[in-house]
Amino acid sequence: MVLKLSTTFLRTLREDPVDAEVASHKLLVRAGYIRRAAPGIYTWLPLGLKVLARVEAIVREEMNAIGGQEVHFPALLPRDPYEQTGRWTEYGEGLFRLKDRKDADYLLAPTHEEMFTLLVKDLYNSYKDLPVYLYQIQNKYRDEARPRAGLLRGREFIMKDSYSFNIDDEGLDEAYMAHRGAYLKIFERLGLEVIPVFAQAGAMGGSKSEEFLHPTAIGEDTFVRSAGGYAANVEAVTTVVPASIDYANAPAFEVVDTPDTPTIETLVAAANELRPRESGAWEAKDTLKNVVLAVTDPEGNRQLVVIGVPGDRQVDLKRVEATVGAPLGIIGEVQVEAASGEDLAKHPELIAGYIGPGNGLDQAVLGTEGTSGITYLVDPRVVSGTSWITGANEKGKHVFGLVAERDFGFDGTIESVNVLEGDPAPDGSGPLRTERGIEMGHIFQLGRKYAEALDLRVLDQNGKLKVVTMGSYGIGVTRAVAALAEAYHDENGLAWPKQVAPADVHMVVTGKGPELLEAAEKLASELESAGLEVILDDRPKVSAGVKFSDAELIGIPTIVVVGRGLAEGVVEVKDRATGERRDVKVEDVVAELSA
RNA sequence: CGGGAUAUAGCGCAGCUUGGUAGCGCGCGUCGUUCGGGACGACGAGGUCGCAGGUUCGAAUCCUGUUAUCCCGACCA
Repeated sequence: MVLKLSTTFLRTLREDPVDAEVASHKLLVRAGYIRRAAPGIYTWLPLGLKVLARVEAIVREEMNAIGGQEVHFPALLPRDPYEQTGRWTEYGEGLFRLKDRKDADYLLAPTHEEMFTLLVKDLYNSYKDLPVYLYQIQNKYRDEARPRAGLLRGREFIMKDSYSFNIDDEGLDEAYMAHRGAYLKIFERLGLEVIPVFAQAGAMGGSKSEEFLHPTAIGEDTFVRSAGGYAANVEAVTTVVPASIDYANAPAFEVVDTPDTPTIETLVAAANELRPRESGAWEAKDTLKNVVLAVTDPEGNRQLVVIGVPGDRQVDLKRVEATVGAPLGIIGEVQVEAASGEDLAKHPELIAGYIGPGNGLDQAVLGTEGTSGITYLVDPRVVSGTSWITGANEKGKHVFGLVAERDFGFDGTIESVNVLEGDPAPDGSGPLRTERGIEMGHIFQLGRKYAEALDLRVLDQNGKLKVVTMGSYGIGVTRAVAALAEAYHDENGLAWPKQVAPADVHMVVTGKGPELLEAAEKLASELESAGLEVILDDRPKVSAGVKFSDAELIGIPTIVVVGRGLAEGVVEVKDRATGERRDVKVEDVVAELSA
């Protein structure tokens, strides 16, 4: 059916909505694709639904192609499964919670790991049933602290989420790679550039994880990439460990009076004044900053840890939370915060601004072997033989030329700091630069976290119960629509790539006279017969100028103008994206456009 | 949760300083003219001025409280 604009539920706006900041939001509202219903919650109008359906269709085809089977869960779910995995609590305020008339707790699902796991447990119990890949395209709900940028970060959004169930790790690897391949195909077909970047699995549990980021200046995620092709989320970059340095000829360390130098900045200035270096001025990266943190384990036990990092780096507490468990031998999630004044008061040997590992191996302060007894972890850049300016554990004094291994030891190394522009890529592919991106998809090897929590086990070849291993894989479908609008627009409006456009041809009728409309309707139905979807702007009493600008705002790839040329037997065919226009004989239009 | 701003017709805004019962542009309706780049004229419909209290003869305007929304940050598969 030709979609006639005269009867389509559509109102385009001349002005940008005042609450919209990013182009995709402004244009999708102005062109009549979506309307805001509540903060971060949007209504889809007819044109918007068509785009959404086309995006979903591509996702569906590629998921089916790797053997995915589509199911559909409710968005409204009972509390119990989420209680079993701990996420009822862990999700905190991000979860929409509600009660039924009997006062029982329900939630609007933020993601469906639990339900998929339970569904498989419900129906399957043998290794012979595996592997199985299930997916759905469904609404998710997250009570974001601050929804923003229209469809890009909403509180209700459509996600394709799939889950793989395998009997062993090899199977999980296969499932993961199959999804990875499908995702690359999906984004390629959508016309959305994405970069798979290494990510930290974090709260989702599991091990291997990659995000698919669409690079754009308005992206909320920062990632790094090298010219040689390395790409990673900033939290997941591993530090390149420098080679050890031979310290046989290194000068002995020296304790220097450095009054009023409690910060790295003041210390660097003092160093250049008191002990200028011939090979160039001292910099922040020549100092060793020792940060005292308080780590709380899942049982609530609090302990202090000192992390030594080059002075030009910032310790990232989120990163420490993810990495500090292993060296401390803590299993489970830990909480990390800066040590309080109370914590420090218990350790008078730690003098704020002048903390150091100790002046010489025989005078160790930091470390389980030191006088403080506090675990001392250092950045991987602190390798044997590196020489540092650091605190001398005495107010107003620093020690210069303190050499790792010769003069101080530590209990282990830890990835704890931010990445800086220019850092080397871990795979040797060159210096890293930072970029912004939108997270379009995320794939995880969940492993057995959910299967264990919900007791999903099947019998193996030996008749023994075995915990199933899982992967979870998400694509933000709503977000993909927004990202496409973001990537494909110009100052006049949207300009969809044809595979996701709400139609193939936007036909505009200009001028008066019944023969023009009749000719347009005839041509439109011929195009439809040839398999093209047509929107026909047959609105009476609407000026040509309005129709032209609406056509450009709406952004269908091909615009056909039936007007004054008809007398000579031609219509104008215009490419929305390039602006190129040419006259085509009426009888040739179908052949040209369906080519 | 911290900081900033806003709330008046479907949309975008003015009016508030100095209180006197609401206005502009777009959009919408009718009629006429116009008809290939956001046309013109005439007439018209549409608003408890976010909400609640207070001051006042009288409140969109002043005072108090409250709610909502947007932006920046924190947070975020």
